[in-house]
Amino acid sequence: MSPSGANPGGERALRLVASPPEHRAAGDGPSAGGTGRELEPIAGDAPLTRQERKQRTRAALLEAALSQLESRSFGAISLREVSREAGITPTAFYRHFESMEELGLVLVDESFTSLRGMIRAARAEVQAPGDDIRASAATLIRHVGTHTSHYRFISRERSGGIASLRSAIAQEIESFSNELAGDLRKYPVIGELDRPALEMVASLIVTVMVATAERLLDAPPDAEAQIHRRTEDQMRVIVLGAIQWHHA
Amino acid sequence: MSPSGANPGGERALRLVASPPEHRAAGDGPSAGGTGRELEPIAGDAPLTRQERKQRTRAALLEAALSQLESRSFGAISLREVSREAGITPTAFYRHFESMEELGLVLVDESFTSLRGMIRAARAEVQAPGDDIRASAATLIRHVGTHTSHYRFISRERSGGIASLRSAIAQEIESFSNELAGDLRKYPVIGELDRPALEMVASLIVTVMVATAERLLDAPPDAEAQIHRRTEDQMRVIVLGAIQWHHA
DNA sequence: TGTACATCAGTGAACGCGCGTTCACTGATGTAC
DNA sequence: TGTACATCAGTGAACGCGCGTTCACTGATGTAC
Repeated sequence: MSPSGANPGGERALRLVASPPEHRAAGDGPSAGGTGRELEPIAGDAPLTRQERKQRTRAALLEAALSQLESRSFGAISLREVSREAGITPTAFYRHFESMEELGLVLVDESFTSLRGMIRAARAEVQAPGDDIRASAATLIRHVGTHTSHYRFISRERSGGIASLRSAIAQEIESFSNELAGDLRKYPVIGELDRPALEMVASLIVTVMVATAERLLDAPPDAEAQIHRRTEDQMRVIVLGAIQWHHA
Repeated sequence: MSPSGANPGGERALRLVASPPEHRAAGDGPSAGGTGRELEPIAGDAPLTRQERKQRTRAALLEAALSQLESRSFGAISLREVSREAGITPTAFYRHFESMEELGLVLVDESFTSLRGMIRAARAEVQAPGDDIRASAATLIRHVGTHTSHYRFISRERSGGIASLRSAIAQEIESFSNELAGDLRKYPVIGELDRPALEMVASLIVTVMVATAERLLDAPPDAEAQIHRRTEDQMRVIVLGAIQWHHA
């Protein structure tokens, strides 16, 4: 950091300038095609600012991590491989995140921000009173389809090996469940349940939603319709049960 | 393998016989206390046969893997560390398993054999008609308490990074769910549902059981009573809903 | 608009480490006679 | 019961590899004047 500091290896550092660097071994440096991210402007646009470039690299790192989560858990992916896929050297990773764990926490945040957007969409899709279950199930299933890698990440790390991710995810899910409990207030019979009962029912619905998302991630595409139907039916069973619960 | 084969390093192999081997660096070799497994007879018993010793080492490897799964996912634990904790060299690992993956599949099998034992116990605990839900919840929660590491393993790898484990677990859970669908036949109103409906309800119950087990694994001990209560309530909601479903 | 300086995203070499796997081996246990 | 040989669980050295992290650096972008 200090320019006046000792430099014991300074001359040596220049020796191998021409040797092929590790992260370009397969010709996949930035803007070289292959699996690397494309960081250049798309069609002769104005040159990007430093800030914009940095943001793109950061996004490429997050995307690279998600793509590696297709086949491994977060605890098994490496900083070097993520950097390589994003098209930077491992050293540059630290310009964006302090550690892989910090990157993971950003992914949790991104995922749930997107999920909250989905909830708003679900509310908008309700076309008539009583249409809520149909609309919720359809929206959830569509959202998993369009945000597969985020859902895979959450599914993997919800019970995964990294405590900080696990607890961040658990907290997000719980707050989602509590919101849902509040929403249930608006419904005719169920809305009259006391708060603990509402929370119990909300957590049951969320459990089904999580299970549905996880099922979709591993299922072949032609199983989607069956999963969709079953999810709707299970939600209806819960609602019927909750109504009886109130009468009990 | 062939005794007549070349032996280019044969003399060298004896050179360092007295140097401290890696896996005993902290004095934790077999029968040296510490975190190593105890492989010796407990109180001057008859000497063990070769087969018995081998079985003990194998069990120590499985137990070591489970213990490492407390803090990481299966994809992140290493053959060397498991061997070290079991008190053998990494080389000897291969006398017991072809790979870590094979060891993982044995753990899946072990876990579900134990789970099937639990189901039998649950049936035995039903003390009166209508007591089923209470008995099931109590048995499940007790079993998670006494087989924590197996449940943690299943919870982690159910959505984890290793495809073969994931699909082995999914298969076991599905067959459990199908059995439960059959069992539901015996119940008064619900038993009259058609097979697809029974499967839908069974899968909902299993989803709640899985969620309960996973909740127990991460929760502080004083949250157990609350989880227990909620699990019972959620199962009752499902049963009430399923009865209404039949009437619809 | 031009120039001098500051900033900072990304580089490339180097390090020590733990990994999975191979190999030839040892020596206690087991077996055949 | 004693002896010679076979079996095989476990050993220890060695290998090449990818890892996370450090360091001094480069050179394009940004800013002050």
